[in-house]
Amino acid sequence: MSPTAAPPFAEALRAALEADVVEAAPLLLGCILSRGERSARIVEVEAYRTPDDPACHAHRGQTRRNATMFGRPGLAYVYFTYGNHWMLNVVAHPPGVAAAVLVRAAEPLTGLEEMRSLRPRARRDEDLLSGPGKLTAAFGIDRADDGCDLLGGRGPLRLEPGVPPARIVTGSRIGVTDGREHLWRFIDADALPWASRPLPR
DNA sequence: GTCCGGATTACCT
DNA sequence: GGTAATCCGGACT
Repeated sequence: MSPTAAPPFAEALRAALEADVVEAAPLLLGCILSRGERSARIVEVEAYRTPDDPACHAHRGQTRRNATMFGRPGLAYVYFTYGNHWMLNVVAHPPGVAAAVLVRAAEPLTGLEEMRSLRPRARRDEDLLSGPGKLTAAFGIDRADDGCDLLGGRGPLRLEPGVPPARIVTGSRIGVTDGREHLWRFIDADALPWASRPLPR
């Protein structure tokens, strides 16, 4: 085995992301997001893509804000919204074609003290990562992380293999008006306490 | 240059 | 369950 060979997990996930964001999004459930001592198991994601999805940021073409979404599968697309919040996405589809998976919620595994210090308003551990803006706050994710490779095994922010869910619930994406007919929200059905909302609607 | 609304959160009733 | 906070990106006058 070559010492420079990429781990099978990363290669397989990157290939799945490149092939189809809707098929790949549920594969992110159960994966571990890690940064230093902090780690968490992803329990909720949403898929966005061009050209047939009006809810996708890149639906009207490339801009400076969404440029990372046109990059290589496995990159982090991080954007700012609502005046306060950063959102973490995993880029999908081949370079030049925009698609991404929004990471909406996770179950904290390690480094909870650091997460709590960055989320002082969270009263319970279930409040630490149960929303896309909460998750980025607890991991200290911001503009500086936009464009980093989550599957390269080199950067501080990484996606690693975990325990896949036994059951998955799908539903309409949260906060989306155009494109709500797409059931592209995916949740680990056995991890609902850690999700951004108790039940899909 | 100005205006509108947002892939949200947290607090209030 | 309803809504204020907060400010940037994209569209348009």
